[in-house]
Amino acid sequence: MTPPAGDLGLRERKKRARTDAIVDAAQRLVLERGLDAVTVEEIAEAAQISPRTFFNYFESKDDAVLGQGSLELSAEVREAFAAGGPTGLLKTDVELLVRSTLEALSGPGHDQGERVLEILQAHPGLLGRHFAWFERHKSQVVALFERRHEAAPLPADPEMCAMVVFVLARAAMDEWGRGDRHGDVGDHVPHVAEQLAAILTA
Amino acid sequence: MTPPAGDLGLRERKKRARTDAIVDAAQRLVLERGLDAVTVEEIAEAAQISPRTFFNYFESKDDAVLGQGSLELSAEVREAFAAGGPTGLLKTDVELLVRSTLEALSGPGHDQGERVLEILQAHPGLLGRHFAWFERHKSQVVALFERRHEAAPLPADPEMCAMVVFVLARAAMDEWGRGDRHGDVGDHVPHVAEQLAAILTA
DNA sequence: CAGGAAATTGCACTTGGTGCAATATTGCAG
DNA sequence: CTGCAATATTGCACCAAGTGCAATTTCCTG
Repeated sequence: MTPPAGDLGLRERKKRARTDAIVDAAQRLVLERGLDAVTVEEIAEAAQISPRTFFNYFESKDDAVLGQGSLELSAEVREAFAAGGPTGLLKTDVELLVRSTLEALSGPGHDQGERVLEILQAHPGLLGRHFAWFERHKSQVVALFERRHEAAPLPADPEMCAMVVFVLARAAMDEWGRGDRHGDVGDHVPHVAEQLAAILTA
Repeated sequence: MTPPAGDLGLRERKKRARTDAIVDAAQRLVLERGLDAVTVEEIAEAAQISPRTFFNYFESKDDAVLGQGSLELSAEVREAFAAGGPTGLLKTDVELLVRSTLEALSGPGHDQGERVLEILQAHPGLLGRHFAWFERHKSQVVALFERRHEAAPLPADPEMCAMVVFVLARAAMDEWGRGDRHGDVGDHVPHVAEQLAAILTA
């Protein structure tokens, strides 16, 4: 009945390959020529599919460029956080959650998450879509905080907490982008968290 | 040379009237039928202009619906803030700045800023544009903080500060929307500021 | 009122995106 | 291996957003 969990059918494998091909083509072309100078038709051609099929995989050109499939935080990360962990200190745990989010955002298996950051830097307009993506996945993060609330009461609304996660992610990206862009984006999280706190308590 | 500052020429008055008419028509229609069921053509017709002229006033349909012309903080507010005021306490001053932003966002003279909130509630997708709008005006807010930094050193990056302004505005809107929607949106600012601080210092 | 600046408009065109029906591909049972 | 059902791809027609350009109209000013 259920196919051997380890090895997916040909169908599924092709689907993933295509998705990857689309994202890869989209990002490559946009980095080369700029967002507006690339059409869906060209991306589709580069990914060896018809333009119509492109829209079977992504809702919009922007989504493809950002490689925004879904927010896939690993089960471990989610469970640990919901249970009140990993450290038990809200601030610290939130920072860790943000790091995980940033990694997930860079793409599941891809190692070139930096491309997304680079594109975002060059096309601030895409941030709109990026926010929309967040909006779409906000409920997941909110749910996470709601569950954690059972384990250990939160000092703020779950919605607010989710927003903080997002803001820290965005701020870390910004700072990484403003700086020399060396190292991991996630390493900026503690610093931006400090800064935000400083403003609100000054 | 410069026309009498008090009374603007017919040209300017018409311009404003048209802008208002467009926003009004756009919001009214969208509230009635939903965002996707309203075309620019219809908005233009309702506002008594040609579709082409519509795009002389707004860059996009979404902008018109949100009434997003420009962020017009009054000169007094800006100057006071840049000079290190009005209270001298960063946290308090930021909260006041957020209130002003929320008012500006609701439209200069219009009293129906609530319509925007209502529309945002019904069409979360528009939040993307809303963020884009913020992105466009971020530099203004950043500049404000940079100037203030001269008067009194800030505990954080100007970019980060600007982000806080935006986040607080958004959070206040959210909370207002989640609640009974009575009273002024700005009244929620202190509370959300508290919550954010609580999360980051827990 | 004449003439120039600025705004409005029509028109043609590109692109993003969707619905639908035909076709091809894959999975699977016998 | 074969045929059948499920699923995916594609072509095609179509709508709506948005832009560039040139013609025309409206406003302002001397």
